[in-house]
Amino acid sequence: MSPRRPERRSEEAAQAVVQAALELCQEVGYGKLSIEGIASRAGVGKNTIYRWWPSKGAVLLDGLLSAMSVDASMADTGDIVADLKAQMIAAVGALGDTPLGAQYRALIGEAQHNPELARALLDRFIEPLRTASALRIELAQRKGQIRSDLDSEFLVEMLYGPLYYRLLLTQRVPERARIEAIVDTAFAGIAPS
Amino acid sequence: MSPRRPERRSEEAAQAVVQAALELCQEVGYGKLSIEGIASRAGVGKNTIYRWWPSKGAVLLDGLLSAMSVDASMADTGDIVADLKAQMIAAVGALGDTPLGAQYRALIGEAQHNPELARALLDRFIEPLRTASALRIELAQRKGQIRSDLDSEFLVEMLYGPLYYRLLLTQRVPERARIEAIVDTAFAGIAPS
Amino acid sequence: MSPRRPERRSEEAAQAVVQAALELCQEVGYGKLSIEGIASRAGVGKNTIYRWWPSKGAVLLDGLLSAMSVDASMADTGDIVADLKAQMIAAVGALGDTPLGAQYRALIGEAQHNPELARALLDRFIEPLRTASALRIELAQRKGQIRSDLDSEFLVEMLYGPLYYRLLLTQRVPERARIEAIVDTAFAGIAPS
Amino acid sequence: MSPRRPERRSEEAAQAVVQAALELCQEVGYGKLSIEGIASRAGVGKNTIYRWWPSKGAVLLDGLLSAMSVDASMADTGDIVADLKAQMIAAVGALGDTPLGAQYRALIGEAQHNPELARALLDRFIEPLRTASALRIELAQRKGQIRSDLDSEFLVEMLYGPLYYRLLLTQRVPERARIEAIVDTAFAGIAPS
DNA sequence: CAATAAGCGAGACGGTACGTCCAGTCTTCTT
DNA sequence: AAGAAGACTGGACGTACCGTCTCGCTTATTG
Repeated sequence: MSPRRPERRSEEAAQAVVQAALELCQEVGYGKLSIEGIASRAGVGKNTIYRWWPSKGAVLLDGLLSAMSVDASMADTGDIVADLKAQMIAAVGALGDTPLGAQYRALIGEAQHNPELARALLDRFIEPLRTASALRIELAQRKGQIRSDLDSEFLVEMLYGPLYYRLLLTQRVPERARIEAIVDTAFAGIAPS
Repeated sequence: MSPRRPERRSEEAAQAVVQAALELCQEVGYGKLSIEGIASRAGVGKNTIYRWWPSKGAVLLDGLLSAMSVDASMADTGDIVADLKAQMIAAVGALGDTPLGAQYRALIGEAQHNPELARALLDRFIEPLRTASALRIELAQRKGQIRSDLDSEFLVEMLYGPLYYRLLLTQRVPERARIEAIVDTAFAGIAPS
Repeated sequence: MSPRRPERRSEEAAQAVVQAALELCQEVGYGKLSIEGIASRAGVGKNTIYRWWPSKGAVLLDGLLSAMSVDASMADTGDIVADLKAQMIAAVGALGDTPLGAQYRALIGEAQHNPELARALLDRFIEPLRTASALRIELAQRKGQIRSDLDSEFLVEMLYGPLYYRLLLTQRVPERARIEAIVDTAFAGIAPS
Repeated sequence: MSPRRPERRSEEAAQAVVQAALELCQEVGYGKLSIEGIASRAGVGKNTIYRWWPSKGAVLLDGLLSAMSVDASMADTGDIVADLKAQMIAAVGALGDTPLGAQYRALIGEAQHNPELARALLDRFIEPLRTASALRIELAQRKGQIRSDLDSEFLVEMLYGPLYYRLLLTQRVPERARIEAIVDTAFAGIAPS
């Protein structure tokens, strides 16, 4: 009845592949990362990679997920502004100027012309983060800390957009003060007082 | 003394290359775009491409620039909110759901792991747009239409960030109403009134 | 002490393998014949093949033997010339322009660089035929129908050599008249009368 | 007008390929000979091989031809029997128990299921030898040294057939005396005197 | 006004990696 | 306890491009 995808037999092979991909990507960069290289580094046949992943990007996405052990939940201290700042600072700390960050950016880049990868990236990484933030925002809206006439997803984009602009377009990492300014400005608005 | 970059002899060859790159990219997608393919389509020797461009991305960037005939200037009707909305709507119209938009996104993507291309893209495309917007914003600040305690570049990021978030992360194109909401919300702030 | 070759448990599996090999070889040709293909066609695990045969050639040799149900005995009508002609015509009929012939030729070909297969082919197919012919020839020698100063194996080679020359080098099949000419000429000699 | 096959640019590459193929074939055997191996040994890209040869067999055929610098002409001392014996002994000396002989046999073997190679082998190696022998035989026929009621090609097969039988089927090399016996017997016939 | 250099098309070259197929071994589950 | 199923490492396949390199040919100064 079910498609009967066979069980992944060799879990250690899978881990070796993902690990090798992460290492190699840091050593030679995403552009020169090759499935042959991953296979050889992992001591694995190429087929084993092709059996379980559709592209090198997919392997790297698995690597990203395992390395991040992504904590989608967002703190709730009662202070939405502080919570947002903390979350954004943490995110930039993890995915900013780090090897992992470079891989994340490369994945977003590859996704621009690889719809399959785009889907996977969205479903398994970006959406969970979006949702976590959106939920926290909705809570704040119910508490009257944020305008409640705005869609929570829209608010996520308003807040995180400036972060990604920096990350992807100028490839510089916003420092702490700038992140705090983003949140403060988003709350206060840019119209003259 | 100087590297003696020779004059570009064959202007028509250059145009054929750029044109072929644009066409091919639309036909087969950025991922399958190859310099061999461009050369063959353009009826040009591979060397002619390597002589003038460092990578396929650079060719495509030239194509993007020529196709956009980028108008960096930003209208000034006196109403900064209207001008920003108009500019953003126009930008999304040109670079959103169009073939050119796909190429632009692919270039941003490639730039994530190709510093040389990142530099060129920034200098020749993104910065001019940023600057144009920044100048218009500074004018508005001087007129008291925008808070003047904020850096204009920062303001650009606050306004355009949400646009790029949609474009690059969810790969959906913000429709007109959403763009207007972005500007309005940026001005008004998201704090409860 | 002995290698303990286990009993062949599944006789039907063995037959399915051999049958599948024959069919596949006719369909895709010896060069593209693979053990994987045979196993899958036969509905058999690859191991089952590796357990009983050392190479795809060995499987095919079994197929050849079973398909020929090789009749090593040679008719004895009393007329050695007629008997030789009949035997050679029959052989060419079976192994000449037929699917089975193509497989036989492929096996001889493979044997040129596969000593193990060469040995098996010789022992189980070629030698029995040689011996049958040699025995019939010795009988004829005793009856005074053939020179008795020549070794019977040598005579087999003199008679069958021209047949195989055609078969293996020019890959054309000698027709009936030519076969008869071979025998007649071998008897009469090529010296001018 | 003509198909314009481009001139072979790098003659040294071609020679390196053929040389590497000969060496490797002797070292690892025809069965384990691979185009990758040849390319790597020759210090050549795989494409360079695929550009000029359709299969590893074709490379080896070139090697065989160059190593043999095939002398198709056949001596004419006036004594056809002696000439035939000399030619056959020489042929067996070159292609019998030698590395080159193993390659020749492997090529004949491969040709059994590779029609393209079969054609090339026939045209460039076997036919020239056949023709040389046939011409010499026709001369002898005109001199009355051989029955003239028989086709010269047929005679070639009668004489060389027993040689190839040994070579290809039993993979033993006929020694000098046996070769002489073949010729003598072919002339005298096997009918009792 | 030759000659002489440069750019040009074409495409061969040594390479790297692709994605596929198969070899031969090993493991798991079924009968 | 043998067999089917098929995952595993590994090697080679034949293809596509990479970026470099000759080739002749055309063109455009420049001695």
